[in-house]
Amino acid sequence: MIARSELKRELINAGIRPSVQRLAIYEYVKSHHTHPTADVVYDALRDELGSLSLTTVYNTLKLFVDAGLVQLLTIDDTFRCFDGDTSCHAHFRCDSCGKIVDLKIKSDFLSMVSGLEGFEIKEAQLYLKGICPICKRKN
Amino acid sequence: MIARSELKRELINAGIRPSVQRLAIYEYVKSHHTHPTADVVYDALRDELGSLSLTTVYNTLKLFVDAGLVQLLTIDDTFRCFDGDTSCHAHFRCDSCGKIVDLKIKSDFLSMVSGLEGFEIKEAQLYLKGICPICKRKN
DNA sequence: TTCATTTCTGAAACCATTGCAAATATAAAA
DNA sequence: TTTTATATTTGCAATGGTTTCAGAAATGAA
Repeated sequence: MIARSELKRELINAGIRPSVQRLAIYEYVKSHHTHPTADVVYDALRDELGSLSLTTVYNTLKLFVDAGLVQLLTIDDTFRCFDGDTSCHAHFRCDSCGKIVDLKIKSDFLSMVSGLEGFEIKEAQLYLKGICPICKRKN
Repeated sequence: MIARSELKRELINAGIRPSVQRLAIYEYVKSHHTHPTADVVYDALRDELGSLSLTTVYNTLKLFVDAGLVQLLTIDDTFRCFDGDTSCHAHFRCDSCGKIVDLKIKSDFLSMVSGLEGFEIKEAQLYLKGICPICKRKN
């Protein structure tokens, strides 16, 4: 759990004015590592904030992604979800239960890719899909 | 270029009846390595086939993906595109020109991921984004 | 041929996401 | 403090790629 004052500072450092809504949304994605969709964040915060618009959630998360504070995941092709953890890691999506899990990955994994000369890499996403251990045991 | 008869056999082996439309769509994605969207395939084949529905293209591509004959790429979160090459390779998307490029990758790159015990991996996608050599030279 | 099954089609529905313009809040200036 | 300008939020409507639907056509089996 990160202190609100620290989160506030991060937003300001990124040039983002820390409004009540923005700070609440930022705190949510930084403290919940559940890869929520915009809709999940909206449902979780609308009571706490009294009033909140789904549009604001979409706009704010996009703002965070553009600023590099949050990752956008497109591992599921039917919706977008967000990850407050911007460190280097892979994602696994279970075909059975839909859960998205973080996986550790060696920081130099790009050495496995050849033909990158002349390319400027800004972002790398490794998506794995299959059956998670829990669902596998059930079958 | 693969012979039609060979493509036909592949469809039958996968349990898919090779209708005129399916064979044409399959031939297109197997011979064009341009990562087309359903719409691009539709535009390319509607003249050749006389009549063709966009719905048929969507249904057919989904059928191929489910059968493992074609890959679905979600590297661009605003649309889906397809890749007839199902061998192990990575994809790069240029932020500037939008082009999607194939990149070679070592077949054992999953060894870079830890904590996979108990997981059954059915699919792996490595997406890289940034600026391609051509766009970089222009700036 | 006849019947059952599969496939194809266009139109309509779906739904996550975005655009818009008004309302509100915040900061700066007077 | 009050005024003014700017930034942010809001609700609703619209967008657009994708999926669904029911009927029509084609295919295969008997």
